[in-house]
Amino acid sequence: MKPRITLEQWQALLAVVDAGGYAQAAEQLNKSQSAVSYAIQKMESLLSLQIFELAGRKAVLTHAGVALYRRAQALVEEAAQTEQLAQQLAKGMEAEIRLAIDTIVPDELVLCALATFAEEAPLIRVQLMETVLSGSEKAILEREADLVLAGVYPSGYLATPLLQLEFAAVAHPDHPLHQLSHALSPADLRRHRQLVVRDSGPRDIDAGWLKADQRWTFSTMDASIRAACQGLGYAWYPLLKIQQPLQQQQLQILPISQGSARNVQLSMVLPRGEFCGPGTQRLADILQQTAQAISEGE
Amino acid sequence: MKPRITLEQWQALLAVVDAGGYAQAAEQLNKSQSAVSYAIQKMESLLSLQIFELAGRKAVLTHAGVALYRRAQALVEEAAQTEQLAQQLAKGMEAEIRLAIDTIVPDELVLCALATFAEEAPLIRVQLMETVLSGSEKAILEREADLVLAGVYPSGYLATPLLQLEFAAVAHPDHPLHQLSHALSPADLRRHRQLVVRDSGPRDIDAGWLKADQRWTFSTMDASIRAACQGLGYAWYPLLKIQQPLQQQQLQILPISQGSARNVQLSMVLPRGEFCGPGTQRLADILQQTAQAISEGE
DNA sequence: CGGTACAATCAGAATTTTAGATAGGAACAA
DNA sequence: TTGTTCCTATCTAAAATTCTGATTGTACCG
Repeated sequence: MKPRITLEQWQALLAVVDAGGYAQAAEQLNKSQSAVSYAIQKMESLLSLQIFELAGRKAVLTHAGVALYRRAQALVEEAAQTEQLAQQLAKGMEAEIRLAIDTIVPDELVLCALATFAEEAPLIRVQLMETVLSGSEKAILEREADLVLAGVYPSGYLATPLLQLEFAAVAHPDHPLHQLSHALSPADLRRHRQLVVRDSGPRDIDAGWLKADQRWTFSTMDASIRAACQGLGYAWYPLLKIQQPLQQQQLQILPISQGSARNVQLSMVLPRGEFCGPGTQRLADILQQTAQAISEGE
Repeated sequence: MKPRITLEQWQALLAVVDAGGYAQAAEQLNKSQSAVSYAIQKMESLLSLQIFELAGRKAVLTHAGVALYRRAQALVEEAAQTEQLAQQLAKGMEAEIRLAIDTIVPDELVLCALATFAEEAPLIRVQLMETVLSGSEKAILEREADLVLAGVYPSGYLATPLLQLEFAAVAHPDHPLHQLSHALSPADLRRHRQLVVRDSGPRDIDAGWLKADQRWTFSTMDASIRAACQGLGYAWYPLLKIQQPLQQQQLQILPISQGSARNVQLSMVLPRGEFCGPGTQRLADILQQTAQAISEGE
């Protein structure tokens, strides 16, 4: 069915109710009183339904009118929002931002930043894709995302440093590696099962770093962490990603001989450089601020 | 902000996209091609935003146009729905149905019936209120509900029998009453704590039936059932309400000497008789059918 | 190079909406 | 009661908008 009632008519309905009468509504709408009267009457005749009735000399909503009023509110609101979106698009704002987030990135950073961004620009869709290692590079090189957060990135791109992510090797407290009394050497590690995250890029790339004899691969870091908590092996994780399991004693940091931590510089890359829209630019700013807040808060 | 784009203009946008061009859209809308062209142009100039661009001799959506198209779909859809609601209201359909449900009524009945009703009339709001004993009567007498499901009701009202609800006295299997080897007399019951549901009507009414020396009262039957499952006392419940605890051995039927079950006729009352709207009438029909299905399914 | 399908544009016509004036009814005060 | 005020309904002419039909200018197709 095609709507035959104009948005202006619905607006008139709202105005009459909110202003408390036809006359006041007319003023609010910068129309004459007869125009408002006409609009309502036309609506009523189109619907063959009485919306207002006269109680004394005031117009009050009928029972049906109340129901329609609520709907009309939502309808006009949505129309306004749509136009607002259009205004933003007209200013060059993007309709959608594609965000590629490497699995090492702490959720806290992304969620806080997106929450802030959503308040400023609720109309811009955000498309998240989780990537791993070379998957992030692919997102940059092939323009699959407008904004990429990752640890490694192809050279030649403008990258903004965000956070210094501390990595640590961890295992369940009952894991055999924790029973050894000395600091662990690479050889110790090699004798146990390592949990790694599968590269989301082309399959034959292996950015794999230590070569453990046994390794299990997971497609997401979260799955891998859950496995580690079950004691299924040891693994390297960014500390920010495993604060909860560490506190709950489900995981414990392994004492590695050459320093128990590795650092990775988490960077933000704008694959199209300065050609990105103002929305992407703004989101990038917010991400940077959020990252700073997080690193200062620790 | 007040919307300045007409619904018709949004519809034009949809039509052009869906039909695949201005000319075809014109046909679909029963307008001339120039009218469609005019509508789109006006919209574009109001928003100072290009929505279509010419690829060869075809009009295709710009990037921004795609985003607006999605919104426009939702918007027009909502407008159509609102008018549909108005149509129903015009036919005398109510905007809202108030339903008073006694706490003895099995959820199954209400939920199934409402599910069916919601499919037919998704635009009618349903307001549920849970009542107890004289609370149900009050809902009828004072027109607080359009439809009442209860076991007892004031005389003089049109009541439709729905279900025969079987009541049984139950207690946790470990309850002392289950340890007695003989059939239970009223005197046996009186020596133990009874769990009852508080009357939701005026406080001084006591439709209380057996007089147990000790009794705990609950404001909802669900709370009472949970208490009984904990072994806090015995109580009378409709069997349909406690099938789950019975199966899980949390409750067990007490062997009462004069028959272990009582029956209550669950009835449906239309407080305003035939003056109710078609929606209420329809819901009543559905409830009746659902009740029949339930009683046959057992 | 026609022929055709499509969108932009224009002028006048048709339709819709508006303002302003007026009338009638209800509230209110004296 | 009466007069006054406030409000909505209705009417007419004017204003604004939207529509049609014809025309033009392109791009595609053979």
